[in-house]
Amino acid sequence: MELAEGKQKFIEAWGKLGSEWGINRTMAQVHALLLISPDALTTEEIMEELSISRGNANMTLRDLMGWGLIEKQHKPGERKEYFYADKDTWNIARQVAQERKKRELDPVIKILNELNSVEGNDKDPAYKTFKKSVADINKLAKNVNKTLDTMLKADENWFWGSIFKIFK
Amino acid sequence: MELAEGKQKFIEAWGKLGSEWGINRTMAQVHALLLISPDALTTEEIMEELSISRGNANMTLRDLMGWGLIEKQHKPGERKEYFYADKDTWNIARQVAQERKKRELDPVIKILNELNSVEGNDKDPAYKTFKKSVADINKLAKNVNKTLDTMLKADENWFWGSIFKIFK
DNA sequence: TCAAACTTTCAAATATTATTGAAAGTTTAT
DNA sequence: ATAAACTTTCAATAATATTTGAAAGTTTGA
Repeated sequence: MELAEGKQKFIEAWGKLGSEWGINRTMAQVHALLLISPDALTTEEIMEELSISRGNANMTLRDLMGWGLIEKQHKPGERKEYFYADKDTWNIARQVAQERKKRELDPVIKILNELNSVEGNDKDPAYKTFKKSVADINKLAKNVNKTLDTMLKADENWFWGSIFKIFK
Repeated sequence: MELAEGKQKFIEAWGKLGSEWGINRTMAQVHALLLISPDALTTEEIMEELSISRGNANMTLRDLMGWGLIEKQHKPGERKEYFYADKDTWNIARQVAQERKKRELDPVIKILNELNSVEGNDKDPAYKTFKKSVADINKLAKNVNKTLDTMLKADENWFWGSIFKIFK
């Protein structure tokens, strides 16, 4: 396979995966493009390569910076801004995990805790089932939470090494 | 807090979480409703409770069955179909993990493997960066894949027990 | 066989989300 | 101070996803 074709496929695949995970397709594609690019790229180049508008490129790049996945770079003597992606896959995974935890898991855990204050009659099946489901999900959420916290602090080799030691 | 209010909040929260994860909000809400319901419900009751149309309810219930999260139930002497959700949180997590793995991770791993056949000159930085990124992501994807496979087979207590043993 | 009870389908309508592009804003060099 | 180079904003538009509801389909019992 040619490099050009491979790039296309990679950008496409990353974009699709992103959209399945609630991440805007363009954002995932820009990230893919920067991931496989050895040098930092300008907004202009990104617009060109992916055929997207200036506004879209600008917003997307801003979002990606917000996720901590790319950074601005300035070249001496140039006014243009260049963007480059962190190429360390483990960092990327951690960054994404951290953002999603903050935006999604944490709020859910908060609500689940609030739901502990629901009062009712223990003889009432509706109440009992509600309580049980909330408690069970709470437990699962907290386990996930704890595991993510560990992952966020961990070194890649240690993390997978530990996982596979038990999972064989 | 009153049970009715708690139910509302729970359904809302589950719906929001679902939509952040690329799962249709209604689908997550129907699942939430069935999760906290002690008895199986009819399409009619679900439509009523969530104010959704018959068509929507029908499609959503079909999807949820496709994900293995709910099942049809028939009551003797009745023509109506009742639906009930598996209440075991660990099963739910596994079911979701399995479906998403199948639909999303597996295809990506397939493409990443195809991208190994990209040919190029080792002196070319574009080629080198591409190769490296693809290889790194491939490695991560395979680790995740392996961990999910273990989880899919595992018993809940064993799984978390093992995780926390190493993660303290 | 018929009709009531129930379920499924799907084209059209609605709602949501993403994208464009031109205008406004900013920075820098002279 | 000004103009060129560059970035940001955002209302309008386009694309996508979801929902509706009425019609068609199915099953059951008399």
